[in-house]
Amino acid sequence: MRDDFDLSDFLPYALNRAAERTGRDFEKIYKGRYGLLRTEWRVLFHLGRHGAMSARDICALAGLHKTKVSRAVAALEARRYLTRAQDQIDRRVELLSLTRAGRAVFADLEGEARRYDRTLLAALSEGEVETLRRCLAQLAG
Amino acid sequence: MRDDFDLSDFLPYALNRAAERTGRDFEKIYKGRYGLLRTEWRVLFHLGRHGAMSARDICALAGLHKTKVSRAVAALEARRYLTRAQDQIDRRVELLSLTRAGRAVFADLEGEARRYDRTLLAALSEGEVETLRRCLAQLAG
DNA sequence: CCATATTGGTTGAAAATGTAACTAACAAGG
DNA sequence: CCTTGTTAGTTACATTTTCAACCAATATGG
Repeated sequence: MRDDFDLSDFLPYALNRAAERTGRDFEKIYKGRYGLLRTEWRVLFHLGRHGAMSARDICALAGLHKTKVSRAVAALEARRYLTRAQDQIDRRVELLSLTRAGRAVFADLEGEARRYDRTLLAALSEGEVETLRRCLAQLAG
Repeated sequence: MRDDFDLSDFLPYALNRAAERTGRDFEKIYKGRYGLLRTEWRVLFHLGRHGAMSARDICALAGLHKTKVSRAVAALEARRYLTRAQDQIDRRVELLSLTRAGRAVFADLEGEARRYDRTLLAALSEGEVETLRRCLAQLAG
C-alpha cells in the first residue's frame, strides 16, 4: 500500500477542487450578468432546455432537493423569468415555463456555457475528454 | 455546433455531480463516526499528514479560506483533537498540532479514505484513472 | 365512502458559508 | 522612533443551505 496518500490523491477531494474552481468561474457570468444563484441557473437551464415541466421533474433531472428548487422557482418567478400554471388533472402540480424574458436569459447563458465549456476542454485532448466524461458519469452514480 | 447541449454535458455541472455524490458518501463516515464537518476533516487530514503547521499553511495547502480554517480549528480544538502553540518568533502565528486523540481519528479516517478511494477506482480502468487525475489537476488550475 | 398513506410543494428555524471589517503583530521607509 | 503597510487570525453580519414540520391534493385499501 502506498504510504504517501495525500489529500490531492483522494478522488472526492480532487473532484471537489475541480468542481469548485470551474463552478466559481462560470458563476461570475450568471451572477454578474443576471444576479442568479447556482440553483436558479440550473432550474432556468432545465426549463429552457426541456420546456415546461413541474418542480418535481426538475428535482429528479437535476438531482436537487425540493426545497432548493422551490426557493429557486420563487426567485425566478419574482424576476419574471418564469410563470406557474396549475395542472388541471393533479392540482398539486405546478407546470413551470419560462417567460420571454426567461428564454432570453437562457439563450444568453446557454451560449456562455457552451463557450466556457469549450475553453475548459481546449486544455485537454479529445481522448482525455471522452475518458473524463465517462469517469464522471460513472462516479456520479 | 452541437445543438443538443444538455447540462450533463457541461463540465462544471458534471464535475459537481461527481464531487457531490462521492463527497457525500464519504461524509457519512467522518460525520457519522466523529461528527466532523467537511472543512474540519480536511484540516485534520493536513495536520495528520504533514505534521504541525500554521493555519496559514493549511489555507495555502488546502485551498481554503482563512475564516473556514479558523472555525474548523476552533471546532477541532473544542473536541480536543488539536492544540495551539504560539510561535515564539512571530507571535501572530499559531502552530497547530494534533493531540493523541486527534492522531487516532486521523489514522482511522485516513484508512477509510484510502479504502473508499479504492472502491471508487475499482469501477475504472488503470488508464482511465490516470487520465482522470491528470484532467482534474488541470481543471483545478 | 372513510381512514390512512403518499406526494407536490412551502415554510421556519438552525446550521454553514461568504464577505467584510476588525485586532494584534510584524515590517519597511523615512 | 513613528507612520504606513502587510499579514495571521478572529468576529460580526448577511446570505445560503439543510432539516424537519407542515399544508393541501391525491391515491389506496378496507
